[in-house]
Amino acid sequence: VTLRLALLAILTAEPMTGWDLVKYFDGTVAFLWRAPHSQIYPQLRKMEEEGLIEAEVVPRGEHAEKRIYRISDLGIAELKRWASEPLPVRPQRDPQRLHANYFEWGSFEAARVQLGEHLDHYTAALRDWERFSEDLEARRVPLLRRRLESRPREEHEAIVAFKLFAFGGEISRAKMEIAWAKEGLALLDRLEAAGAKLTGDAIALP
Amino acid sequence: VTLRLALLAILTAEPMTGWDLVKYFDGTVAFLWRAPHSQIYPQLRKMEEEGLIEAEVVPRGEHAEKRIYRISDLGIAELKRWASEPLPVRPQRDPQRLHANYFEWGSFEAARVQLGEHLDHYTAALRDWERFSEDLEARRVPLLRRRLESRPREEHEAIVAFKLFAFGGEISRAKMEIAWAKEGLALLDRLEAAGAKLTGDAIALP
DNA sequence: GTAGTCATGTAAGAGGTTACATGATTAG
DNA sequence: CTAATCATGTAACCTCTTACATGACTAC
Repeated sequence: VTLRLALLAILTAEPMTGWDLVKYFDGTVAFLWRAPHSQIYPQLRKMEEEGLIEAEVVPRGEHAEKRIYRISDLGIAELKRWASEPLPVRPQRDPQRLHANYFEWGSFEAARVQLGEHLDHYTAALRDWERFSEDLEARRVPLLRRRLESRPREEHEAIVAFKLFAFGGEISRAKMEIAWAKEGLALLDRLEAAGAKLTGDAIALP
Repeated sequence: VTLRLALLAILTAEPMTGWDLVKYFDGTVAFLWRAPHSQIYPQLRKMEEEGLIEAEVVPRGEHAEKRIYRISDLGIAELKRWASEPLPVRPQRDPQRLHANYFEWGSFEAARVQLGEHLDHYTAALRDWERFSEDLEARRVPLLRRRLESRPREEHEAIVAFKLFAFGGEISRAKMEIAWAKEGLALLDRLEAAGAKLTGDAIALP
């Protein structure tokens, strides 16, 4: 149910094609939600059938066509309904944490590689998120600008603040994961120096 | 692929029935991974077919039977392979963050309810995780005790340390989410006091 | 007897990943 | 002419959620 809401929310800024939406889900929006085109195109068709969005078929060159989607009143109502209803907090599954829980079945080296990648991933993510947050704050993000243009000025502050708040959560998350990975690497050094043995090292792999 | 590994890992402590595994995934293991019985029973059958586990059919009373699963050598090899290979870090999807990103489509009240639930959820989770971490550290957890009994003493420190490390990550996560929710509640107060308007408030719901 | 626990399934459907597939348009 | 970009799909497969379904055993 979340993908459709993200699609509706983006379409509130301006009408666009599936391709444009795919790009957003591969670019800026990807910081919060990502989806491949194989998920987006069928979803758009479904939402069109349900009347949440309306497509305008426009010729593209001489032989091709494209469909420009616009959010309908029903779509706006749906978006508001979703925003007004509490979203149940579901416990998250985290494969990385489970992996760490069972590091003893691997080797110190494997655990180090894993945590190294964890560190790299969140370090890069933190950089991207922080940069994007700055762009948001300076209102340099095209999608945001178009959204703001369509809304009265007294709404602007809240719109920007909520986005900064949401991204701030991801930034905190990234910082937390970086600290966790570093702590893990230190733990590995300590254990190895103390001569600890691992289950996975004890028996050779076939 | 992760559920099967969690199942294998639990079975390294001792052989048990699907029911026992269901209970673990509804109890202690649920802190890191949860799964309903409708997922566990078919998965066990599949793993049995693949030779990762072996079932012993045991009579239960006069008319009933139960299947006690034991991890096989192939299963142990699979568990080690998984622990040794780096697990790709996938970007997480977070519906809560996306929801917060679009708070302007709802009302201050709806956002407050949402963040209140977020706060409650992670406050409770933090309490549970911290309690469980203490139990782990004191080696009061039955499953851990049985695991340790089957392994030489020089492995014990690392086994316990990795589990504490993994749960420590979840504890950090919970603290971060608590701080985020509180920050959000403060933001809502500030915006409302400043007289900010929301898109969702502007137009009445049908 | 009855409530709680032990025990094991099936099925429909949503959501997500990866791969397969195609072709037009545009800028160099 | 050729590469990049624009544009739109389908299909197989896996995971997860929710609901439906059944029944034996045990302690009171």
